[in-house]
Amino acid sequence: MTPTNQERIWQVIHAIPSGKVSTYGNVALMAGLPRQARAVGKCLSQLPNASKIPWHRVINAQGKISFPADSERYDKQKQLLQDEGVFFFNNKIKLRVYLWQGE
DNA sequence: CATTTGACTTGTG
DNA sequence: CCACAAGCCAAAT
Repeated sequence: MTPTNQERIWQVIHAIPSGKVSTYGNVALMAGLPRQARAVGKCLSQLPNASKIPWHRVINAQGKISFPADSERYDKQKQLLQDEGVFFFNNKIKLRVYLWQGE
């Protein structure tokens, strides 16, 4: 079959282990789509509510959530991450510790 | 087909 | 650390 970019992205995100995170750019790269960080974001924006994709494990390159810190989505993602053992330090994630770049 | 948009990234000051 | 600009590229309008 002909896997769409979106499917590759899903697969990569799905491969992110619990307790780890990855950046949009990194996901794009691992999906074989260099410089398509935005496309990754767009995909996630279209994900249904009940999607099984661990979208919360995808953050931006600054180690922060790509939502305004006062939005609902922000809190939601932060909560999910903390539930998996990813803790925040001053609203930022330590990529040094949690960034997942493959096995 | 031209323009805008966006859950991005990196560099500069 | 924060603000702004430029780069980048697919999908939507």
